[in-house]
Amino acid sequence: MGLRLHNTLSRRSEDFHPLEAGRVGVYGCGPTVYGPAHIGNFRAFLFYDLVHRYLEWKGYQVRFVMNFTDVDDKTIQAALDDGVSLQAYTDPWIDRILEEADVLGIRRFDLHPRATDYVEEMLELVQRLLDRGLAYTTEDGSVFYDISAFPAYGQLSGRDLDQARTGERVSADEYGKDDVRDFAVWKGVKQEDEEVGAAWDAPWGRGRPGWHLECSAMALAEVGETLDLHIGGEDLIFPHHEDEIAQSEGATGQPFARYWLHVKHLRVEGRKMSKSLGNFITVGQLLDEGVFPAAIRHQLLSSQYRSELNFTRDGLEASTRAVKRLLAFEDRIREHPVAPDAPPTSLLALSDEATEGFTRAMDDDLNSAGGLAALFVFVNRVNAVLDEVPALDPGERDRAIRVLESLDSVLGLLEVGRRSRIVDASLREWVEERIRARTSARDRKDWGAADTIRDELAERGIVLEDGAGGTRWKWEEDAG
RNA sequence: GGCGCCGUGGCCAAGUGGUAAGGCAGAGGACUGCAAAUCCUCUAUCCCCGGUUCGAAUCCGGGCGGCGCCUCCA
Repeated sequence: MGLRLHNTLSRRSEDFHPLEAGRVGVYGCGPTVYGPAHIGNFRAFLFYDLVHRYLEWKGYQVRFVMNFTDVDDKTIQAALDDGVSLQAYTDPWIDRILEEADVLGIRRFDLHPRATDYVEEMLELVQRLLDRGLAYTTEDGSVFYDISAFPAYGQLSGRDLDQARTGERVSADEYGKDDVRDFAVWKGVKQEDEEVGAAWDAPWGRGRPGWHLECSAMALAEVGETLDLHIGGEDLIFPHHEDEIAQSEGATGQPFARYWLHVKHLRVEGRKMSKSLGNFITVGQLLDEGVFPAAIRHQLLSSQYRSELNFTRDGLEASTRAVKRLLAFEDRIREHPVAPDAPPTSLLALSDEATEGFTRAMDDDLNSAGGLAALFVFVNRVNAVLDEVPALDPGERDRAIRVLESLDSVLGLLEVGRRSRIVDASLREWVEERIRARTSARDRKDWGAADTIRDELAERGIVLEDGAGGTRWKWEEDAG
């Protein structure tokens, strides 16, 4: 059984088959870079990362693009407030978001285009819409998409156009639209736009691109006329994605995206979070507080992407413990003795079961919670085996390690968790010398001396664990 | 008002017709000089009511409760 995805277009789970066998083109809507990205943004990015990793794990050749929206009302306003150019304002935010993504183990996608680098493509797109009679210009140099000319409008969000409320809270006449539901593909220039360098010449008048147009242009240019997958937050279904469809299909005559995936919003400590409410927490804040990056990753993956996720401090602690357990397990199996004549165990069967269970869960609309469960079942079972046998067959052990690595190449928990354990060589030598001294004290049953050394190490945040194979040490914050 | 989602043990979270995965926390036990780590065992009938069915957490109806989108937003 293969991958099935819940397609927003049909509101059902469908078998996933890319247009071209073996190759997948994906476009994920990135953030508007007018400030730090919050944890909610990262739920989405981390989901993109999961899609990216899982598709590759399944053997697809993936082309994955996630944009940055660096020109819109908010970025312009923010640049204006700071008295700098648009680019000078947005650059640092883009860098910061990428850095935080790195910390969480979100692998870079194939391309991270920024809207302002695609103005040429946008101009072409607008021209095509005008040529096809799908858009009209207004006196101030704006261009609007004529929704009445695109009958399929509303198919993604499932809304009845005639029912749409008109007028209220929308500055309908701001740019001189024919119909309030029409949306801007190009906005006539304003003084503020010029001040921050957010204005470009166009045949129909100087101005700047509309938000929805940006994504259409980047997706068409960098992924192709028909995307296999288009991903975004649930809030983007309407109007953003609806408008992208209208523009893209209006211009190309081809289906824009075959499968649409939408990530549910998360909550923080039980409350809704949004930029406009100002109660967002950022990854930077969490890291400053000493939160284990892998724990953030774990919590964000601990529920399926279409279900609500409540991001909490308690949850973070639970996730920290869970990840540490995984790290301890990895150490344990890697260090477990092997012997050529070791009797066979159930490791091979357990390895197969883990891979099957993981695949079953992930194939079912990317159920990362189920995937995680499959991994932990594996941990429990293998631990039990390691308790039983003093030595493993080398082939069996390697197989189990490979499965662990394989599942983690998608989940990324060990990958991120391991990073916080890097130590320099001289420190390692000193610690190991102290451990040897303690071991000889213990051999003499000089418990006083042994405990003194343990305390000495503890003062430096190092925790010792005595096991059958000798004494191991860890950083206190990494210990269980 | 329109469209939609959810309600599983103390907390988090899978499971969509065949008798409840997993994580965290808790209890008891094994191991240990002490400890840590690890392992073993234990703790749920799935918001309520009614219906369909041999059989439902899973389907249908009603109720109660939480939430999202409809406007910039992942």
